[in-house]
Amino acid sequence: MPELPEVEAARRRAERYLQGRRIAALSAVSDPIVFEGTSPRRLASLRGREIAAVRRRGKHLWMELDRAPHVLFHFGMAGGFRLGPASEPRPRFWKLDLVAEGGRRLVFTDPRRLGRVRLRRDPEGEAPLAGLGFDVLDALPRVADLAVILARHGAPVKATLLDQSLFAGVGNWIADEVLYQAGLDPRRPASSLSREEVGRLRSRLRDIVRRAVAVDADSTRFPRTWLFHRRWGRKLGAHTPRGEPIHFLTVGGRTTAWVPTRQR
DNA sequence: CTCAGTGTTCAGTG
DNA sequence: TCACTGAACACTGA
Repeated sequence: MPELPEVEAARRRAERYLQGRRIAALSAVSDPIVFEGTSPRRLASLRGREIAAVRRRGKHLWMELDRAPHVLFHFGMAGGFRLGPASEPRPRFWKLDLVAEGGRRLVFTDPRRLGRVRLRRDPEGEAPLAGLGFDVLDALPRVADLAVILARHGAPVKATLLDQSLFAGVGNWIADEVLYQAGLDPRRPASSLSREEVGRLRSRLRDIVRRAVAVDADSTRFPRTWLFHRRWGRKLGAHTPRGEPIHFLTVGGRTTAWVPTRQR
């Protein structure tokens, strides 16, 4: 479930639970794909480090320790954190199990193995974070700057929104929600948007991300008017609250839900 | 059994 | 070289 709001919610929970505590034990399964460039042994050696903070940029999140290296996570399509007492059994699909002082535990799970765990000395100065664009929650550009950026891209605006080297943190449902609320056809070249349309896109994006974060990414608390609630499962005959039909197509290689009668 | 999937990367194309 | 597209990755659940 990991787009920016889900990752930010995980960051806040993890930080509240673990900030200022030392790592008492750190185990990991042997998985060279998920643990890119590191090993269970190397991770175990982080015992004794203090978790100073938990930070995020785009969909990446990292534990900032009292000294390098720091532990960087990407949730992929299905990864996430489980927090709870160390006395409980490890959950299914666990990859990394961190026990902190006081018996507090964080488990990283990932059924699909598209998530990643990496060690970095300077997370923001190295790949993959260094290649990210602006964070859409913390650093959304002004309309004028956004217009300049979009004018340079001839790809469909949906694909451009998904480009992490531009809009860091946007994923498939956020992109569709923004275009739906802004009334824009997802296939439109990004460079074809008028200044007024860029303004709508920006304000919808800002509002959607803020509201999703404000409810800790709990989708049951997203506004009822959002397309989000009606897009899953490609239901035949799916429609908006106003009765407008929802269509599905592939744009930028991803399933795209949109409402032709509202999006031009 | 088949297929889609809230993501990223890389080879291939123009 | 750049911009863009589509397949691959890996695995679950419908």
